[in-house]
Amino acid sequence: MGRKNVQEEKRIRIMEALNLCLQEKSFDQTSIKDIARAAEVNHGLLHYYFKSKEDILINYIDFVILHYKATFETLLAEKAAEDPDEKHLLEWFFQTMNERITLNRRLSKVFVEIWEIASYNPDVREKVRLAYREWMAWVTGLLNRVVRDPAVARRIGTAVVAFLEGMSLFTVILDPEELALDEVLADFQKRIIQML
Amino acid sequence: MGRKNVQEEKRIRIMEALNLCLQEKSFDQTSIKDIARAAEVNHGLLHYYFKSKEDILINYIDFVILHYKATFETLLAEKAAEDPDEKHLLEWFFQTMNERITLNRRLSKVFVEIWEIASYNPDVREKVRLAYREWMAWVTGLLNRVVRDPAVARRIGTAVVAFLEGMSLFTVILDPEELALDEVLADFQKRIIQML
Amino acid sequence: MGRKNVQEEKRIRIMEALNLCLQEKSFDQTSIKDIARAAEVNHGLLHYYFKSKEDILINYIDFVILHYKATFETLLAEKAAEDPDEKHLLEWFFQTMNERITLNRRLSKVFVEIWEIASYNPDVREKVRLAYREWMAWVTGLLNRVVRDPAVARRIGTAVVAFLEGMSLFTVILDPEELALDEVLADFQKRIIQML
Amino acid sequence: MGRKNVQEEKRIRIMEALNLCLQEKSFDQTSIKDIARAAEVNHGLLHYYFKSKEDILINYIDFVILHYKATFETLLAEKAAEDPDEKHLLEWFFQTMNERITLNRRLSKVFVEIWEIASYNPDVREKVRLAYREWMAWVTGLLNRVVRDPAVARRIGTAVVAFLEGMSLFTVILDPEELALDEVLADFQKRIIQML
DNA sequence: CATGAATGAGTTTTCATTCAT
DNA sequence: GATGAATGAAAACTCATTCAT
Repeated sequence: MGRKNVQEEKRIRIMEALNLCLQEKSFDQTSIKDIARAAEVNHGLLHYYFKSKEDILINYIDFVILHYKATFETLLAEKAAEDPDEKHLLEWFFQTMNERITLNRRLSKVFVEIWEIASYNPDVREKVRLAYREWMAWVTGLLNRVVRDPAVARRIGTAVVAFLEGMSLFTVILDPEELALDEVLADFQKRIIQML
Repeated sequence: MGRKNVQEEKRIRIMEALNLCLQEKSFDQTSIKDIARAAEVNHGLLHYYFKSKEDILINYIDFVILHYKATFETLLAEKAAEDPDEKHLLEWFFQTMNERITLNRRLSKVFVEIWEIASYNPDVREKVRLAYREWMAWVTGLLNRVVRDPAVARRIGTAVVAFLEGMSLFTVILDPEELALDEVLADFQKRIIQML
Repeated sequence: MGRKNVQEEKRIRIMEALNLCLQEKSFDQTSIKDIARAAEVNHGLLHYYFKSKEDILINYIDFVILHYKATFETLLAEKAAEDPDEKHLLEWFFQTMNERITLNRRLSKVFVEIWEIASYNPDVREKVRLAYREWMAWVTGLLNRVVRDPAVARRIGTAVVAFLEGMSLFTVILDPEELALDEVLADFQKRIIQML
Repeated sequence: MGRKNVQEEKRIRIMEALNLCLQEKSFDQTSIKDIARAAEVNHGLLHYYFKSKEDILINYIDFVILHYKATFETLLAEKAAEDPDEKHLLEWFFQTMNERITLNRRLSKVFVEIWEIASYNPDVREKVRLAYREWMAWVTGLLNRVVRDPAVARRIGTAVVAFLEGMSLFTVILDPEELALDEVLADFQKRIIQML
């Protein structure tokens, strides 16, 4: 492996360390030393690989979005190989989202943090915006196969994503057991599919 | 006016100052002096009225939840005076929520911040949990008048609130114009009412 | 009772409050509000009766020295009424010192605090110096009745007071039980009397 | 020299800076910045080497006790090389104590400060307690060579240490010249040795 | 006299960042 | 590329003191 790869590997290790830290504390409350400790790397090095704490954050946002997309695309590719029909694909989509993402507390926690950062930081907001745009475009594309009107598909797609994000939030701050969030998701999925 | 009122008035002024500050920066990035400046009071005074920055936060959370509830209850009382039928009430509910809350960027921004704080702070989380419980109970109650099965009403209620929170998030971090969030809300409202 | 007496009474109450506070914390760590709370008096009033925290301290030092002297003089007057012989008086002196002062942990604690303050504050040091001068003169006077050489009496007097202050310190910071300080005092007393 | 040594050297420099500061002000009135200034290091560094002001204090107490013991042990070792008889050793002990410790105003000032801190701080008190226990055990051991009864030796040992601490106090807060403290010490020494 | 709100200087502490080794 | 000592700005918090009521 070349130099570049060693560098890249260490950068990833730092990103993963931050990911770990964000399970415990907000980004603001996480210090450079916290991240360094989690990455088992000298804290001075973080300034060698990233020019500031802000820079770590920016790279982390990209890292998360990329990781999230990669995960999703991998799952999708596996599914596509089965050449499923529309209805099947939609069902699969919901189920996968629920299990892997919406009900994944660790992931959802990171999203809540990113939302908050995006709400104050224009650069982060722009990145997040693009990710949601892609994400919604994909969902809308899926719905377009079933729904005639593309405007309707777009609206339902947006609504579905909003609903999923809301559920993600609930996974983090409410009691998923008490609310039976899995049932709510399953029920909603059925209704949406019927509705189309 | 007695001393108690002066105290209470000043405490409210501080809460409102924090509210203002949260439009610009996160709570962590907002300093005691920032809040004091916004409230046009001496920073030492904040420690006279509140025992710590954490204490300001805790009181603020209560303040926001209370304010939000009061606003909603006032609107509801006005509506109730008209003695509307079920369908009418539901329509009114959605429309009011959308205009006053979901599409209110200032308010939504505060909510995103509170979600994030709740995701790391157990005390805040508990307060937020109770607020959502009440809120969902109310929506579920409304649906129960139209839906037979109470379990179904609870699930739809939860889903509706999740959807609205997701839309609230989008109001803050996405481009409401581009996404035509008002149309998405209107469409969703129609579909839900039809579905019932 | 006239105005002056009411004022004086309150000043004394404040002095006693400080005395109480010094059982818990050092003077530096005791706030004006702590003293006010202990005196059950509004903290603003402390600045009416005393011009600063420093001023409270200066007055307190006088108060303690005076109180200590008054206590001692009362005890002495009682004893003098019995018209005791020299040996008897010496024995009484030691015993009284031990019981009332040296082994009195509350009092000793205050003395340790005053010593420390005196070691940094010249005004307090001067007051303390005068008190010790008087105190040693009295002990020396007592010894002069038994010892021929006045220089010797002075030296022994100084040594006796030093010893008692050392024992006072031990009462506060060491374990009086473990060290059997009362036995040490009794033994020392016997030896001194024999020596003379 | 390795890093460990640099660290240790700097820690010692900070301890000595505090020692210097305590000649002027009490520990409470000495700020972290005062200590940093005296040590000619950046104030932030004090928090790199010590986790809090309290931690500096705790380490300082150990430092003083250790230093004091080391000084004493060095002197003792030198003396022991001469293989002195009991009487000679006792005389030497008193003289050395007087010159090096009891009449050393700088050292005594620090002791008065430590006594006061110990009187309010249980952790410091425990450290001081142990130091006095060792110290008294050593004096008692010395006396045991001359006195038959070990209980008597213990009592005299305690009394001697109390006396010396009292004299130490006088060195700080009274006028050593006026009181001729050196004479008092010399006289006392003679009498104790005669008494045995 | 009494009250308690208000002020502002000063303190400890944290931490991103730099840089010599 | 590492390391960790050093820096300094900024934060939360405390508190003696003042003063209008």
